[in-house]
Amino acid sequence: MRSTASIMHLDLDAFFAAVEQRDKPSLRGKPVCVGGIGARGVVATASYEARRFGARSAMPTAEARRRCPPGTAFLYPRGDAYRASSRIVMDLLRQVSPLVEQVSVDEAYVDLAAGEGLDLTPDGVRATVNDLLREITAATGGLTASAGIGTSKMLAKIGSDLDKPAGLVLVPPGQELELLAPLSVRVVSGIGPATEARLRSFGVETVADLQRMERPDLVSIFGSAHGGSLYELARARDDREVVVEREAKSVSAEETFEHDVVDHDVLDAELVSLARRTAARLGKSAAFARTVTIKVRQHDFATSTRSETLLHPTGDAGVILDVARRLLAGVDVSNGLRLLGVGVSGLSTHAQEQLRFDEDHDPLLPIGEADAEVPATPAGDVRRTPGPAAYTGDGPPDWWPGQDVEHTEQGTGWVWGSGLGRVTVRFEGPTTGPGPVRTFRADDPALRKTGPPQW
DNA sequence: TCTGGGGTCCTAGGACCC
DNA sequence: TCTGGGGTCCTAGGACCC
Repeated sequence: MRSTASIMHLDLDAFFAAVEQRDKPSLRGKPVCVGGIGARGVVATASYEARRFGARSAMPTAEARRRCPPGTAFLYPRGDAYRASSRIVMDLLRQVSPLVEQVSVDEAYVDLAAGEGLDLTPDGVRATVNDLLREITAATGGLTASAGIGTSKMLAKIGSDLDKPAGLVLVPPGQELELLAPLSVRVVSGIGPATEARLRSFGVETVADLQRMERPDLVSIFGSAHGGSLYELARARDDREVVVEREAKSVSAEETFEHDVVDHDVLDAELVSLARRTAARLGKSAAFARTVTIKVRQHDFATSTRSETLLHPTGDAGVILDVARRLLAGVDVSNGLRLLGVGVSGLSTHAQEQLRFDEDHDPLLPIGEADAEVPATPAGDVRRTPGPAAYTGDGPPDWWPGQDVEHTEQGTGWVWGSGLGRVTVRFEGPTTGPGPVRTFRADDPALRKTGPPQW
């Protein structure tokens, strides 16, 4: 904790849904849920209008559909569009201070004390951040962000949540405990549902209650790391620094099936795809991994992992696949799997390239094994990625709700829905008014996918 | 038609080594 | 020949975060 309120936390408001409403004028002011749209999907972001009906992040989409009125848009995420806006925002943050820690696509901490020539008095900081919020809105075509400023990450984060959307809360030095005391323990970083329930069984519900717990008691209940940090954070003692970049520790890919899968061939095909995706992302960061982990979730949601550590790091999809197959062979899949995942950890960077070279020429390995080719995905099944394809079920499955498209005569628009060999498109963009709706055959050659629109 | 996907950190037990 | 203790690695699981 520092003596000036110089750590900012910035959070884009209902980010995914806000981008959709920006790019799809007919959705402005309407309930919108973005996330998985299949039977087993969950909501990633609900617009404020959808929240009024009770839709929330992490809620099963089926539940959100029950709660929201007819006409609510349920859209599959457009990652590229979100990343493009995110990049603009993060660049603006870096113009304020070089010390920017991006937590996720829509969230970051900024150490304002590292900014060039910033006035760090409360009034000065407020003015700086107000300007920043306005710039973000202007540069992103209307997205809003909320900011919290405080003497630590925790206080900044709590502040950014107090006046959403488009809010700015500065917690002045010295007022931290007063602010924290009446709040639910859930505001403390590291307290989730399990810890909250555990604390409640001790009669602890607010931060003030938590402050009355002795450190040794917290440590004996929650372990030394967690217990100790609860004790400190309850007292607003938080010395976590803003760090620009952390090295990735693991990479993984997983897939929840629309229906539980028993068929070994289908599971194997999925394993191939997951191993490839994992290896591809590993390669992108020029990294190699020693430990391969598979994750399985049974029909009853029981989840387990199996892992194996190799002698040498690998970046080879074939090697990862071999290990994953071995691990899966030791798992009972007879009742059907709901989810399958492949991950790698124990990462080393390109500095270790020599090791990989050695591994590829390990004389103890049978010839060809180290260079095993990834077999081609069996034909037939498996076009489960990305998810929504399986959702529509019939016809060419390539159209998913929210997707950007272009029609040779009608211009650009987005997919409202599809099925029964048809696709319904609304022709509008960020700079148009609400546009007309047209329905086409799903295989209409005049219709094609495009990238996110510019605004 | 309950419960995504991508991560991080911590704990605990057993193996193994000194 | 009843019996230590520390350190590290590996595996598995759990809580938490966005």
